[in-house]
Amino acid sequence: MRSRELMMSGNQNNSYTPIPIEEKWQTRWEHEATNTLSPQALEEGENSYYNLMMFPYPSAEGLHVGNIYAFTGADVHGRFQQLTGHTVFEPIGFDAFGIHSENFALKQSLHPMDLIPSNVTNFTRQLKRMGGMFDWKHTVDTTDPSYYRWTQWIFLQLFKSGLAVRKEAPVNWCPSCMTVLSNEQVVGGRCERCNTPVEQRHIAQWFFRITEYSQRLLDGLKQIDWSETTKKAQENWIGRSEGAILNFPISVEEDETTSLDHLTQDELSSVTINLKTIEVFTTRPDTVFGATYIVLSPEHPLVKEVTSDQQREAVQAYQKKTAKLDLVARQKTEKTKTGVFTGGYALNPATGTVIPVWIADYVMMTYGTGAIMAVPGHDQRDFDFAKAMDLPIKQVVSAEKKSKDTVTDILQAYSGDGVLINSKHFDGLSVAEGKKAICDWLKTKDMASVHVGYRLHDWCISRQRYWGPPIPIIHCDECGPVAVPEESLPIILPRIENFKPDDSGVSPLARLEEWYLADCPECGKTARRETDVSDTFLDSSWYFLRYPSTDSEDVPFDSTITRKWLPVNCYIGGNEHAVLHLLYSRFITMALYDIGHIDFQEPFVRFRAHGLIIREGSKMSKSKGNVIIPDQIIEKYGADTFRTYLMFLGPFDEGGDYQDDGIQGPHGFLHRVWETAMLSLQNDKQEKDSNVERKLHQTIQQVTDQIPELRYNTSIAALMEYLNVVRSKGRTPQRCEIEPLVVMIAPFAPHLAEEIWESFGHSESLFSGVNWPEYSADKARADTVEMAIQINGKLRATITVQAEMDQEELEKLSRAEKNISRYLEMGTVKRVIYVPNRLINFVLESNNA
RNA sequence: GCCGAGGUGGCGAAAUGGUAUACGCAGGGGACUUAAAAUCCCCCGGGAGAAAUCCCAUGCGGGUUCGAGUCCCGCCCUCGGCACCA
Repeated sequence: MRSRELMMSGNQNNSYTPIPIEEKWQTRWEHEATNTLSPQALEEGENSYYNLMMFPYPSAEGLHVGNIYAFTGADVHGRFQQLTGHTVFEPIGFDAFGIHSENFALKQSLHPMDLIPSNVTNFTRQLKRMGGMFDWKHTVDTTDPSYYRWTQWIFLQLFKSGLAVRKEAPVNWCPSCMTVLSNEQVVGGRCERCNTPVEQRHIAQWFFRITEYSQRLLDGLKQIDWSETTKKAQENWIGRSEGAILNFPISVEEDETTSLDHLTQDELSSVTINLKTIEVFTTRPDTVFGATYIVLSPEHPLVKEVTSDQQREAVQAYQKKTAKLDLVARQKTEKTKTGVFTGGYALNPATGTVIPVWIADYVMMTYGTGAIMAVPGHDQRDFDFAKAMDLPIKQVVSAEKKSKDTVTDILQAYSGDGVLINSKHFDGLSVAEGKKAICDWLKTKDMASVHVGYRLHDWCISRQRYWGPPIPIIHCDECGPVAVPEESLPIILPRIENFKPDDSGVSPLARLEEWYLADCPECGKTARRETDVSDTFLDSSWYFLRYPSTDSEDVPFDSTITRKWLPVNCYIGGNEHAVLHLLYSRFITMALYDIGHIDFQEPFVRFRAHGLIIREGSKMSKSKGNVIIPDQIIEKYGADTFRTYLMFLGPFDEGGDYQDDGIQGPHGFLHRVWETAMLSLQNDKQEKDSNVERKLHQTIQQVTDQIPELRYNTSIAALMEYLNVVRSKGRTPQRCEIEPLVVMIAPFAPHLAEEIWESFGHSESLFSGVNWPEYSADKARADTVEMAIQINGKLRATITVQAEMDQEELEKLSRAEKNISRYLEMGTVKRVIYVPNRLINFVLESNNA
C-alpha cells in the first residue's frame, strides 16, 4: 500500500525525487486550503499568531534570492509556530505602485497597468513554488482600487486631524526621475534610485507632520522587541539632541574696525535697538562666551534685515549662488568654507560684545533655527570658517585645569570635556555644570530657553508622478483644499497613455483636464483635483492592517478581526527599511490610534532584520552577472533543498555567503533523511537504543530553543548531527527515531516532511496538528561524560566517567592518568578547580621555581 | 568624524568564562560497480616526533582570571548606517 503511494508521487525506485513530491503537496495545500484562514477562523482563531514579512515589489525580473531568503526565514518561523499549536496567519502581497514600476514601464514602453498584473502573476507562481504557507485568500495589491481606496482614506484621516498639511518648502528634486524625493530617498545628496545629484526646488507639497511624533517614536522604541540595529538606526534618524535656544539681539550697525570690547554692557545696551533677535540653537550653551560671530543660513528670513546697504549686493549674490547649488555640492564636508559678511551685528547676550553676522552655506535652514552662534574655539566647522574669514577665535574651555592662558594660536577646535575659562563668574565650572548654569542665568534675562531638537523632518508625501494613488483633495478657489468625501473614494487613477513626467514639476495627471476638473464638495463650484499622487511608502505604511480584513469591502480594517490579530506578532524584513517603511508604519499606527481607529500604538511587537546574501564572497549584481536565478536552483534541487541551504548558510540575522557547491550538503542531507525514513518503515522493531534516544532529546531541546530565535543554521546542523548518530556505522534506523526528525525538518523542508509523514500512515497534513515533538530533560541527560583534566589551565588528558561524579573520586581517577601523574610529580598542587561534568584543573606550584 | 556589526582551518561557519575548529563544502584515501553516477566508511589547522607526547594558532598589543575566541583597556582592518545636524 505504501509503495503504491510512493509510485503515485512519482517514485519508481523509492529514491528521493523532490520535484514531483513538491508539486503534489503544493497542489494539495491549495485544494485543501491548508494555509487559508476562513472568515470564521479569522474571527475566532485560537492562539492566533500573525506572522508577517515585508511584501515585495513585483519586479519584471521575478523574485530574487534576497526575497526568497527573507520569506523562507519568515516562513520557517510561521511553520514552527503552527506546529507548536498556534493558528498562524501568514499573508503575502504586492507593493506595486511607485517610481520603480513606472520607470521600468517607461523604459520598456509598456503601461504599468499592463506590466504589473503580469509581474504579479509571475511572482505568485514563484512564491507558490518556494513552498511558503501563504494565505492566498488574503493578499493585497497596493495598485488595486479596492486597496488604495483605503490608502486615500488614511490620507483623509490625517488631513482631518491636521496631520496632513500643505506647505511650500524647499524640496529635493531629482532631475532624472523628475520628481520630489523625501529626505530618506536622498543618499549622500543623490537620488537613491538613479544616483543623480539632487537639486533644490520650492514647490507646494503635502506633508505628514511626523515631527509631532518625534519623542513618541523615540520612546516607543524602548518597549518593542526589535533588532537592536534597527532600533539604533531609528534612534539616529530621529536624532534627538538636547540644548538651548539662545537669543542674540540684532545690534545697530557698527563700523567693523571699531572694537567695542571696552564698552560696558550698559553702554552697549543703550546703542542696541532691539528690533529683532536672532535665535540660535546650540547644544553647547556653556561656550556662549566664546561665540565670536553669528552665521545665518543663506535662506534665513532675517538675512534681509541684518544686511547693510554696502553688503547687500554681495549677500544677494551669495544667496543666489547657494540656491543654485545642488545638495551634493552643498553637503560636501571636505569643501572649504564659504560665506559673506552681512554688514550687520548682533549682541552676544553673555559677553555683551557686538559680533558680526555672516551668512554661509554650512548652516542649514532645515535644522534647528537655521542660525548658529559660532564658537570657533570649540567647534571644528566654526574654526575652519573663522580661519578662512580671519575671524577671532576665543578659548573658553580648557582641557587641563592649570592652563588658564588664552591660546591665540590653536590649531584646531577643542570639543572635549574640561573647565570653563574666560567666562567671567562661570570660570572653573565643568562643561556639564556650565551648560546648566549659563542657561539658567540667560533664562533670567529672557535670553535663553531649553530646547530639544530633532533631526527628523516632516514626511513629504507628494509625488509629481503618475503611478500612485491620487491624493484625495479638491482645490477650490473659494474654499481652499477640501477633502474628497469618504463615500466618493476611491479616486480612480485614470489610464493615460502618456504618463511620462516632465520638467514642469507637475504630475502627468495635470494634463488631463476632464479628470482633474471636479465640483468643490463644499461650495459646488468648479474646482481642480489634486494632481499629485502619494508616496509609495504611504501604501506600505498600513498594509499589515489590511491583510486580515481583505474580506471586508466597507471598512479598511474590521475592528473585531483587528483586535484579534494585531499588533503583528513577528515581522521579518530587511534593515534597508529601518528608517523608511518601519518608521512611517509606526507613525501611521500612532496617528490612527490617536484618531481612535485602533487600540494599539506600536504595529510590530517583534521585528527581526535578516542579513544579506552574497555570492562567493562578493555582492551580487546584474552588472557583475553573478545573480542567482532561484527558478534554476529549484528546478535542479527542489524548493526544500534551496530553502534548507539558504537557512544553513549562516546566521539568519547576518546573512551569508552563497557558495554554489555548498548546496550539496543540505541536498545530500535531505536525500539521506528520505532514505533513512524509507528504511525505518521496513524496520519498525522499536528496540530501545539509549544512545540515539539521548541524542534525540538533546536535539529536540536545542532545535526547540533555537528556531524561535531564528538560529536556523545551528538548528539544521543539530538535525544533521542527529541523523549522523542514527545512521552511524550503517546502523538500521527505527521509525520512532525518524518521526520526530521529520517534524523538526518540516519548517525547512515542508514538502519532504509531508510526504514522509504520509508514508508513515498519517492521512492529515503534518501542519494541521500540533505535532512538534516534546523533549524530556531526563532522557537528554548523559550518564557518562568526557571530562577534561587540566594542569594550570592546559588540557593534559581527557577521561570518560559517570556523570555527576563527585570531585574526590574524579580527582583520584585523574591522578591515576599517566600523563597527569607525570605533571603532578613536577610540582605541588596548590589548588584544584572542579567544574561538574566539565573539567578538573590542578593548579601547580612549580618545585623548581 | 559619529553610531552599529564583524575579523576563528583551504572555504561557509560552531562554541552559557571551562576539552577551539561542531555542522557542511572542497580535498585525500578506501568499499561497492565492467565503468560512471549515487551511496557508504576513514583522514583532513600548522610545526616537531617512530610513538607517547609537546609547542604554536581565534586581526594586533597589553590586562583581569586557576582558565579568555568569549570580559576590560589601547590599536588595525572589513562591512553597513548617519553626517557641515550646530
